[in-house]
Amino acid sequence: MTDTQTPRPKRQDAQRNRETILAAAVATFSQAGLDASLEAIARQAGVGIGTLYRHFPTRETLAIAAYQHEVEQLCEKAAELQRTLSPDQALREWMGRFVGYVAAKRGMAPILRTVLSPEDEYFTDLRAQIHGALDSLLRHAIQVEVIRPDANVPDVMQAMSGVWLVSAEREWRDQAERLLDLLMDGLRYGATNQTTNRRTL
Amino acid sequence: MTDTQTPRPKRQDAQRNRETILAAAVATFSQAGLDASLEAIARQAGVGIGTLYRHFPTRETLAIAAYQHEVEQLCEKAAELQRTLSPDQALREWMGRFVGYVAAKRGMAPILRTVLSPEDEYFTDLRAQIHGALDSLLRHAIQVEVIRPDANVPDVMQAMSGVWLVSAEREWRDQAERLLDLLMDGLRYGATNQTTNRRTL
DNA sequence: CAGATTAGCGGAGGAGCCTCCGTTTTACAA
DNA sequence: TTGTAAAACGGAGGCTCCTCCGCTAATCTG
Repeated sequence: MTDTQTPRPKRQDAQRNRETILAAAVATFSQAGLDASLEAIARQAGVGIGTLYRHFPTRETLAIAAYQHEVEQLCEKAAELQRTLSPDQALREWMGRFVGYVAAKRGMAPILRTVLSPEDEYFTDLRAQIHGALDSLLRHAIQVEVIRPDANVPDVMQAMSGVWLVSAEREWRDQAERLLDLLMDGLRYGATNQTTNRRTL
Repeated sequence: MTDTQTPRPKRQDAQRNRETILAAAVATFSQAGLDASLEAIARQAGVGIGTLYRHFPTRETLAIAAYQHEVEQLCEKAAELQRTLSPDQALREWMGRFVGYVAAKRGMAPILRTVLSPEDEYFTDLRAQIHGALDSLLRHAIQVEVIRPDANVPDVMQAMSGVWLVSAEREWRDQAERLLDLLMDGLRYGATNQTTNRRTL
């Protein structure tokens, strides 16, 4: 029971291929965006398209595998922000960074949408990680009563995905910031200690 | 200058084809969802795929043409709600209906996303119509000071599209309602007359 | 080391998207 | 009516997605 180790180590060629594909994916995605042709990636990796699909059954799995590290870093950032900022500032700042990150990767929005959908069994771990980061931020802010006590992770997450939809447009930055502020105010509404850092109004 | 009439009436076969395609589209979309195969629609209409694309250059144009009437009705509903409800209730109710409508049409969300994007020249009219409806609702609510004075159409529209993203999921209704309430509270935040009809909290 | 057992490979193939362009049809004029 | 230019047609073709399955070769067993 203790060994999560021996469910047969993968065959070496498989392991090798997986890494070749991943490398090709990172290269291609960063150059052509996340909607690049998967066949092109397979070609560049020198494997058949079937092989690519066996390793990464959907575009999302491949994209996330390519960027997993960065998303993890984003989650870790939450803890750091909590140490250095007030609870509501930390929350606002983290959301801003998350949205900014998604915006920076052209095509990331729909992929993250799939990843975050609770329907999909495949991404449970990653989802839990993101969930954890946001949960911690929300709890702190609720504890000091700067946001409403019924704020919850799924709703805020969903609201955030609404925000990064906008990031496809030119001139998105301002609107995205306004929307995040609007969201923050929605979260603050009814809280005991109403502190605001809104720019508008 | 007065005659908007004579920029050459379309050829009859073209007119006929347009209508045949539209009928096939309504039938197919309502049965298979808005992501149905366009080639299937062309086939069902008995025209070549080229003909379909000439009449409706994108999936969005076809889908909107098929549902234009219903969207217009939705916009007209805004005026009616304004007569029968208080300004904030009217706003909230209209948003709820809009989201509900989008949710009812599987696949409508991404299409409306394109339609509402200011980038696209094609849908200027329809966009103006929706914009007008929402604008009226917001103005009234601002006037009686139940929502913040800096609330604006593009932001609220964008926030709404965030909400109807959720409608793809099962059990979306509750979350959608919560998100709309959250949005309403964000809009109320800082308003002079704070009236709430939140269910939670 | 030979033989058997699979995990893994890879590409053919069906389906859809969209464009391009040679052919057909229509409307209008002579 | 007949001729003709322009409008409209339609499908072939290039591309991508994704699945399926016969083949290959890595690993295991005796």
